Amino acid sequence: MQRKRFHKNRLAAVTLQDVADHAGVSTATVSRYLTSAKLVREERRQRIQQAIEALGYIPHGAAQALASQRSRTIGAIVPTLDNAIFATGIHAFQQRLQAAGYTLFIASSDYSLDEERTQAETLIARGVDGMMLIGSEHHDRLYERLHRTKMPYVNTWSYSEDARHPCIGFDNYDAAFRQASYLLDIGHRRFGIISGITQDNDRARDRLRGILDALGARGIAESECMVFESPYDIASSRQFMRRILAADPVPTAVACGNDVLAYGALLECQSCGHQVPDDISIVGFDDLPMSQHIQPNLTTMHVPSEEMGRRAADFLLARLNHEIVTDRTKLEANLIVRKSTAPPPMA
Amino acid sequence: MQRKRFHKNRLAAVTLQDVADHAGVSTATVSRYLTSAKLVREERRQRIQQAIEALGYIPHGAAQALASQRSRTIGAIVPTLDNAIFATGIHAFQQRLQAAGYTLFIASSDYSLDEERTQAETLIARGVDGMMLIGSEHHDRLYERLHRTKMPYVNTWSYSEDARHPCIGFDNYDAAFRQASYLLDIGHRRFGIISGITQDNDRARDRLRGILDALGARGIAESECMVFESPYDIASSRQFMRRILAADPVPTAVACGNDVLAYGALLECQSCGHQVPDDISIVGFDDLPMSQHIQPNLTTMHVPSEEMGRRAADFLLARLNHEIVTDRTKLEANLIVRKSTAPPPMA
DNA sequence: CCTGGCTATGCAAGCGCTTACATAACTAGC
DNA sequence: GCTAGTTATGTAAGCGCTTGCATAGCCAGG
Repeated sequence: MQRKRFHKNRLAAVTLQDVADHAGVSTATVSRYLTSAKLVREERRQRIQQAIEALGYIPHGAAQALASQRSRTIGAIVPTLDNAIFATGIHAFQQRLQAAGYTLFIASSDYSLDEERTQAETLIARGVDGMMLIGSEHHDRLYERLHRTKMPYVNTWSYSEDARHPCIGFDNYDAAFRQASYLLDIGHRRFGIISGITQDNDRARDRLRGILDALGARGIAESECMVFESPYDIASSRQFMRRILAADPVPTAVACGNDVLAYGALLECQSCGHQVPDDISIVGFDDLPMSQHIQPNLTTMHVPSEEMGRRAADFLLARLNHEIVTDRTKLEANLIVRKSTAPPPMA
Repeated sequence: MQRKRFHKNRLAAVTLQDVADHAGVSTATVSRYLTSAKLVREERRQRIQQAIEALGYIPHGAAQALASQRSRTIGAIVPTLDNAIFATGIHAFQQRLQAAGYTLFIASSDYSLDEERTQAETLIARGVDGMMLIGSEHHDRLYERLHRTKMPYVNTWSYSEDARHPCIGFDNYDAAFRQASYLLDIGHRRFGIISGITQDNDRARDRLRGILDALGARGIAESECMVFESPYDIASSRQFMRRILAADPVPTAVACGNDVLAYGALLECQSCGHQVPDDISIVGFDDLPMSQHIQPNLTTMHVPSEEMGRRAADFLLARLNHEIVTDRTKLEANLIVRKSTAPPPMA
């Protein structure tokens, strides 16, 4: 006796069973055809392929995931989507995953570790097979869960010798140290710093620390500098730049935590009539596409975002295939000297 | 007799059964607690909640999706992630969905309708409950599949009176018409146009058409204008601007298909020594955050991207709740006159 | 104290797949 | 032509949930 239909209002989606019936084989054979066609005899492959096309069959991902215990899905959590910073890296990451038959889930954390953890749990609930994170500072309970569930994951955009977690990135501290050293090398002694907000953001923190240590190493104390932490938008950055320009004496160089902050600094200078780089030098960090075009072209640290994305994908894919991979990959950030920096004006 | 474990290497994930055992109730009760707590008696709610926390239970999304026939997941396909254009809209879209307990899947199509269709099938396979698309031109088979599966979907970033599909957006043709009309109004007669690539892109096509029709309406033929289709990046745009500047006579105004193209035009003028807006006026489209800061501030069409994202989410959520909603929502794009436009120089 | 009408639970089927195991269909080898 | 060894298929259990239905628990009214 037929049981009453459990789901009353189901959509009449095409199922494996339909394909199997249409092709006159069992569901097992169709399933095998789908996962590794070589297991099925040639003559049947064609019948199955025809049935799939005739019916417009699309596999039911949830059912596959449930039965096979993997979803062929990867999650990535970035601090923000509102900004080009991570777009390049994520794009490369996605391209690579897609080529390997994986789909990417993107979530954003708004630069909050709590939010990041919440998003991560959502991704885990959605059954991702692996996870990419930005930076190395994450909620303890997130790390704990990642380990408990044995989920492959990788931190990007940061690197350190003694990292206790898989990472693919560059040393933010070191890069920022070099960024500031360059300004010192060309003669600057009075500095303004527009850092990103360091709360919940190890990259911003490392960069700020790197700059301050570089200055300290040349005898310039933190107390001598004007240091601001600014949200990553032009309007905020301009506001802080205005305060830097109001100082007496005005700093001759401003190091910024990223390019967006540098754009703000640059534009504020221009609208206040300060010449860059004649009166004041500005250096950014990230090397966004705009930086080589903005007037004057921005001197900045180039960050290998594309390579980070690509390698992060390779890393996770290798882990998922149980291949052995190095846990830490160090990439380089390079200073690109353009037109926004020059020796300080003669006093 | 115990059957041999089917999945040999399963992770010891915490299941509903574990929670139920721990709390001394049935899985049905825990499930009900999770979906609508009010169905469960107070005293048990606490025991269940405690069990969930003690065990660190995270629901298995695939299993939920399979059993309930909905995934609480929405898909969005944007042309690109490499660009800030859609970031704002998507961000608003996501915020709204998240508040309603939905997760967003983002895919990108690289401005290709074929790729968009492929991505869409992936999203459908992943079991999304609804879908947001950009523009109104999509692969026939995509539309067909959307209808066949009765999937709620909405087109954004475009609107027309006679649209045959749900849409929330503005009229690109009309907006571009106004964009060009403004230039005409302030006296321009010689135009350059840097459009986006119109292939597979109805927005770009509508905008170009709008500009040309506005000019045509005032007696300026397409053949009198320099029209280029450029990829959406600064370097490409600069290249075309260089050709426009090499013309004789040089156009006095350049209308761009989006702000990135306008930035390229602007920067190329600057590096070639043409004054904007004194020698040449430039107008953009989109009103990216940068536009109000770049020097000179860019005159552009403001696009209600945030509102589109928000409303698209509301629309889909309403559809998923079987509420009645209007299929077409028209929003306005407004011209923001800033400093990159002025009457043409006296000849 | 019993009945009727709630509401709160439990039971167990089934969502659409994958895959271990059994079985059938072919080879070769002698 | 028969058996051993492949290889190709079928069978059916089970992945972790949700939910229709049956049942138990509870309260008010008589």
